[in-house]
Amino acid sequence: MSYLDQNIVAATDLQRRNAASAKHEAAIASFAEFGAKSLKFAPHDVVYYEGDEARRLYHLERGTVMLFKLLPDGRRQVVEVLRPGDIFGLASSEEHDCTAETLTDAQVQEIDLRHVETSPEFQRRLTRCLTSQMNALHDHAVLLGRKSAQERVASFLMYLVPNRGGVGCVGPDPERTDDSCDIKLHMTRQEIADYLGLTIETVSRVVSELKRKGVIRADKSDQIHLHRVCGLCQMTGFH
Amino acid sequence: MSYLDQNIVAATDLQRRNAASAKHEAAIASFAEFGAKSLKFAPHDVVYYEGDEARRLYHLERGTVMLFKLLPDGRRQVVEVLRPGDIFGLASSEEHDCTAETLTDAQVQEIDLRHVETSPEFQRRLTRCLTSQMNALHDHAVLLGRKSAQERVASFLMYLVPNRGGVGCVGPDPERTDDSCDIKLHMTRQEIADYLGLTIETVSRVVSELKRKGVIRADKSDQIHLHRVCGLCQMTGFH
DNA sequence: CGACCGGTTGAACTGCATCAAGCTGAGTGG
DNA sequence: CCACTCAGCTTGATGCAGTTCAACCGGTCG
Repeated sequence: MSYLDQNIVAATDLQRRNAASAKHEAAIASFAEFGAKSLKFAPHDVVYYEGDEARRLYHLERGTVMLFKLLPDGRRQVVEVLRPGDIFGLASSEEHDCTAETLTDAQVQEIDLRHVETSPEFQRRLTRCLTSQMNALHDHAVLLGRKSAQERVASFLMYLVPNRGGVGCVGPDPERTDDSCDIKLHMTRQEIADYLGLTIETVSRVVSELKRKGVIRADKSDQIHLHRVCGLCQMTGFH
Repeated sequence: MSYLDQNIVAATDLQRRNAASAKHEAAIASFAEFGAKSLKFAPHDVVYYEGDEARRLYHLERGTVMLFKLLPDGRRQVVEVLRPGDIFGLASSEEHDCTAETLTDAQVQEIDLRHVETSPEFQRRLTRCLTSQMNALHDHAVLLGRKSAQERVASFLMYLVPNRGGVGCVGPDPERTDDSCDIKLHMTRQEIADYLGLTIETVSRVVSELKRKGVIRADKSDQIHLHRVCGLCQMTGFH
């Protein structure tokens, strides 16, 4: 069965499923003040499916989660890649508009929607979180709408470098003599392609091209060494 | 001076300017409880520029506003098209991440950021508003990342039909015998192109193609009659 | 050992961008 | 009232970045 065929099955199957609920474990702190319950997920577990009833909020404590949407013919777009601290699962209708799937082992707190209504402190945290997610979505719209394949891949890699990338990139840390960095992708080529609005082959070709140019070295296919972060940053389209 | 050249000037000029503040007028109700001040704008006025200090929130009462970002070489991406009821101007850093420009005459309420911190009622409205904007951004990411030019234009036109388009499109109103509709774009071909991640020529060609197929009729270039809304909806990629 | 999955690479194709020319209609001025 | 202009739009011809199709490679697992 081809990749697209698999997604078609997934797309038509969305309505019927109802995820999460299964894999919880002991409760931990952080949003405990809101009666949050902590769940653990393995890589590629689904937290909820697009179309599931939206009853709870989720706070990502550890690991990485992606949100994606499917078109009925199987085309997929990963719309967000979330990191620890992000909140997800808030829906404007009764249903989730995306599927949420883990990329790595992940720990997620489940928060009762009631707190959205009642706790001003929680509201403030939520607003801050939503705002920064909106900013990320704006940047991503620029990437998807206006950047070349090479710029997309470069931007994606920079996104994984702590405190770098983006418009306001400060340049290399003056404290350090070299400007190299090791990053772990935690995503397959397919997931990267679906995030960047490209095909798997194009992602692969651009990565190979970057290796050939000596900008990066790929130790394992999801473990990449950036020789000069600033050099890569120059390729994002932001400079 | 070419279009891109103009944008380059705009892009490099962003930091220096500081918009809004000039064109206010009498205060009106709606968010008046939060001490909001009502401003009036003409088409293509700028409410704030990307990089301006983010001090206030804005509530769109009447008209249409777009948010866009520029790359330093002049490429532009319109990231959101806002409608009455939407709130904009909330920033996760000290600066606005987009430029906000009116498409039509518009009336905008300026709200003090203090209310974000203090009023739970305001917080609730804000959360609801941000959530639905996030959903729109998710849909737009799918459009930009995965849809063909024709699907983009069809989706865009459907977006302008009240209560239609999107995944959960209910189909034609059973009360009505015909399924036609008149819409006004309020955007130039350039703005549409920058919103859909296409070029002006491609937008023009797709619109002409839709005319040739008899799906639409363009009375004036920004005034379009949809013969069968459902037929157009079939071309969005959602069905 | 073979099957399989994720990734890479090559060759050919194509949808959209680019470049260039012409059209249309609103505004301006003689 | 018509000629001129200019901005926004359309249309055609050509080019190319990225997709598609297909073969192959290397690691892992039963």
